[in-house]
Amino acid sequence: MSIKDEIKKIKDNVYEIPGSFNKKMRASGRFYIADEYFDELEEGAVEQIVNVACLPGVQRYSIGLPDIHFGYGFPIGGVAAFSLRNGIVSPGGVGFDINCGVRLIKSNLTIDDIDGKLDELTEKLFKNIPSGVGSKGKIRLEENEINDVLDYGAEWAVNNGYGWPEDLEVLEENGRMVDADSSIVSEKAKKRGIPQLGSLGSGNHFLEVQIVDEIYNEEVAKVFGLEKGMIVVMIHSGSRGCGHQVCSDYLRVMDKAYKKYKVNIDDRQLACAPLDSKEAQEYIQAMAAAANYAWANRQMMTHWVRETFEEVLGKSAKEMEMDIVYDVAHNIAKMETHKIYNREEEVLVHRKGATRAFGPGCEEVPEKYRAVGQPVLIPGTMGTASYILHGTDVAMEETFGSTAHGAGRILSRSKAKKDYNADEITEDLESKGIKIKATSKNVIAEEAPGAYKDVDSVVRVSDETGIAKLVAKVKPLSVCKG
DNA sequence: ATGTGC
Repeated sequence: MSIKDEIKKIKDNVYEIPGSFNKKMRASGRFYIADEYFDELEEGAVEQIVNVACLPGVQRYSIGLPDIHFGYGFPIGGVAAFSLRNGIVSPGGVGFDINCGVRLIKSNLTIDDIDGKLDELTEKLFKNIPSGVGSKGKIRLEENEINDVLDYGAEWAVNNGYGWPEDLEVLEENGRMVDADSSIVSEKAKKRGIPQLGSLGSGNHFLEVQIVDEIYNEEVAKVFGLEKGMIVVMIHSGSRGCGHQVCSDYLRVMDKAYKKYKVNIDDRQLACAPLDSKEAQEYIQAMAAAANYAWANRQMMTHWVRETFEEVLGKSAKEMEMDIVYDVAHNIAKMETHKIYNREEEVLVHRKGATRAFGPGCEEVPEKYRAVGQPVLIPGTMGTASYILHGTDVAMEETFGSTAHGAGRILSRSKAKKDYNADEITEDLESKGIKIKATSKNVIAEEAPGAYKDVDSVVRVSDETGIAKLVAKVKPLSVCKG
C-alpha cells in the first residue's frame, strides 16, 4: 500500500499522516503543500516525515513545509522538536550546510540612484565578494583566530571592523550561539574554515542587488523599513567547508552513538544520540560553532557590500542607510520554549531547510519588530523573485514557529545540467534586464529556475495557511553566483 | 551544500 493513500487532507494545503500509519510512530506527520503539488510530492520525502516521527521524544508533529523534498535522513523543508527529557539530536536534522541562511540589507537608494552604474556595481561586488566551490576569502586569519570566529560569530566580525555594532541587534541569535565551543571542533573543520571565511560559496548561494517590487502589508513593511522601489541586497550563504566538515565529523560520531545507546532508527542517515549523552552535547556545541562561522561569514560579506556601494556611488554606507533588515538561519537546531499540549516546555527544535517564523510578542524577536513578528526571508531561485514575510501566532501554534526556506529543488543537479544550457539561461535573464555573474557555467545550468518548484506557490501556501504572512516581494536586478 | 565519491 502506498504511503500517500494513508494521508488525510486536514484543510486546503495541509495534510496529515496519522500516527496509526505505523506502530513505531510516536507522533503524527503534518505537512503543508500546495494542493496542486500534492501529486508530485516524492513518496521518499513523505517516508522521511514518518521516519522522523518514529524518533524518541519527538513532540506533537513531524512537520513538512511547502518546499519539502527528499534529503539526507530528514527531509529538506522539515521541522521536528524533541523533548529534553527523552529526545535526541541528529546531524541529519540540521543538514550539511550548518546555518546556511539569508540576510537582507536595505538602503535609501532608488533605481535612479544606480542608473547607469548597475553593471559596475555588479562587477565590483563579484570581485569583492569571493565565490565559487573552494573559494577563499581575501583575509588572512591567524591560526588561533578561527577559535574566536567559532566562539563569537558575527560579534567577532563586528569587533574586527566588519560592520556596525547595531548590526548584531537584527541577526537571529544576535549572530552568536552562546553554546558554541571551538575547542571540540575538529582541526580538519578549522583547517577548511580558515581560508574560506568571507566567501559566498556555490550551488544555490547568491548575492543579489534587488528592488522592492511589491508591498503586501504596508504597516509591517514600514516596521521593517521597506518601501516600494527601494534598492536592497540579499546574501544567501552558509558555513562553507567548515560546517560541512562538522556535519561529517558528527555523522560518524552519531553512527556509533545510536548503536551504543540502542536508539531504534528506520534509516541509518537518522543517526542520533540521546540529548543527555556526551555525544549529543558535543554535537550541539560544535554545530553552534559552525553556525557562528556562518554568521561571521555573512557579516564580513555585508561589510564588503557596503564598501562596494561606497566605492561605486561615492557616498558612505551610513548616508545610504544600508542597515541590515534581518538575518535568518535555514539549517539549525536550537533549544526553544514551545507550547506542547497547553504546557510551555523547552524542546530542541531541528529546522532543516526551514525558517524560524516567530510571531508577535516573542522575546527572541528584536524589539523594533516585536509587535509584528520577526522578518522571514525566503529566497527564490536564480533570477526569480524573493519574499519577505513576518512570523505569526499560527506558526507558534502549528509549526514550532517555522515556515519554508525557499523554492525547493525538483530536478537533481545532474538532471538540471542535462536539461538546461547556461548560455540560454543567461540570455533569458538578460532579456528580463537581469545581469548575472557566475564563477562557472555549470552552476548556472544546475541552478536553472526550472530545476526548482515555483517559489511563488511556496510563499502563497505559507501565507494562506498563516504560518508566515506576506509583507513584500523583491526582484533581482543583478545576481552574483559561485 | 561540499576539497561535487572514500
